[in-house]
Amino acid sequence: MGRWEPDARGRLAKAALELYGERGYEQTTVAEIARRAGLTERTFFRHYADKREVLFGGPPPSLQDLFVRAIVEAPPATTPIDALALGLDAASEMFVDRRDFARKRQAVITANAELQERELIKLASMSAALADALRARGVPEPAASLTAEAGVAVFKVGFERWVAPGEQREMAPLMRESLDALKAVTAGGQAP
Amino acid sequence: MGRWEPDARGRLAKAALELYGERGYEQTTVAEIARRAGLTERTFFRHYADKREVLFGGPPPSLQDLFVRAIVEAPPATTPIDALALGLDAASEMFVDRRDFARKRQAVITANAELQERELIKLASMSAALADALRARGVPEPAASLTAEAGVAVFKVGFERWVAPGEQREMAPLMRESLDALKAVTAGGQAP
DNA sequence: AGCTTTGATGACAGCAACTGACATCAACAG
DNA sequence: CTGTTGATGTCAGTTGCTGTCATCAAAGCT
Repeated sequence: MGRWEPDARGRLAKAALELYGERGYEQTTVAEIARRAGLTERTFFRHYADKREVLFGGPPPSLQDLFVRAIVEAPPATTPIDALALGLDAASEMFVDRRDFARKRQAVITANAELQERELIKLASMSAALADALRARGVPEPAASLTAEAGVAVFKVGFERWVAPGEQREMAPLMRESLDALKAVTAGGQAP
Repeated sequence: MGRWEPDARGRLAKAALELYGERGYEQTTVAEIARRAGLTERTFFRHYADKREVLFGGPPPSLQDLFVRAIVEAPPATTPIDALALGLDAASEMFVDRRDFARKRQAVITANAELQERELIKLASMSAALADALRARGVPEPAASLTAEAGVAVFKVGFERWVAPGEQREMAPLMRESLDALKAVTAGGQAP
């Protein structure tokens, strides 16, 4: 066997999620996480850029990758909003059988403002990537950015409904419903 | 005159904006800001919760207040999407004659990730407030949240266009155009 | 006037997040 | 067998941020 126990990164992530859950994010120091993982504080920062990243740096492929790829690979004739729907389907796939884990993680995140910031950054980055993918399909501005933002909005709302206590339905239909609700609402203006 | 120079808070904000612009956000220490304002570091943190807040804590009424108020006060028969349009108009008013300042501020913010996080939090808070206002109008979920998210998306895109270099048009028409573009895009799906 | 209270600031000590520089030593390549 | 590599340890330092107590002009009270 090696000089050190294997999977230092994974041990750090596990220790962090445990401690954040047990005592809260702010009440947990990086030194404690490292100690529980049998490592030093310095090593923590070699694997994760900061104290929050340990909750967000999962193994690839990322949600963003799946979402973007589905849009890039959509048939050329697909309208932007239908490409978005395909992306939402692809995103939903990666959460199948993960609702329990997602709920625990979300509980930690919603309990702390700093972690919510990190999540917002992730979504903003996703929006930028979606807009890029749409522009690559020939969608002009500002439609590309707006479609991307709308996609993130639908994902956010759909995800919230999916992790809500008691919710039983799968993610994909919830995403579809949310997208339809957005369509209905934006069509609701009085005609000029 | 008093024991101290007046308007400590304003002097700190001025010194911070200058230094962030001159040398960058991360390269500026709170001690330097305080020194330029003729105060101590400890006093900085009595006026602003953290190093970022100095860029975001303007005097009321806030953008969010105006936006929400317009939605709350819209005639009862107004559809959600039209209430949103009224809110965007109200928000646009507070930026009249402020484009130069907004551009400088935005340059500082877009140059630094931490500051962008803070801005995202502001927008998320706005989204929550808009959703509350819409629910108070009787809009059910998930339509309320989706309309609110759409409103923030339109504001983001419209604002970006408004501060873009060379842009001459006022904010209100840009917001209207962006809202119309979102409507067009969400109406673009193939009928089932 | 004399006394008390108040509120903004200073001074100082301390914690924890994060960084840079260098040392260590099993594993591996040759 | 030797030199290199790469993950980790060690240590010192900077900086954002907080708690605590002292200071002292201004404003109010008697």
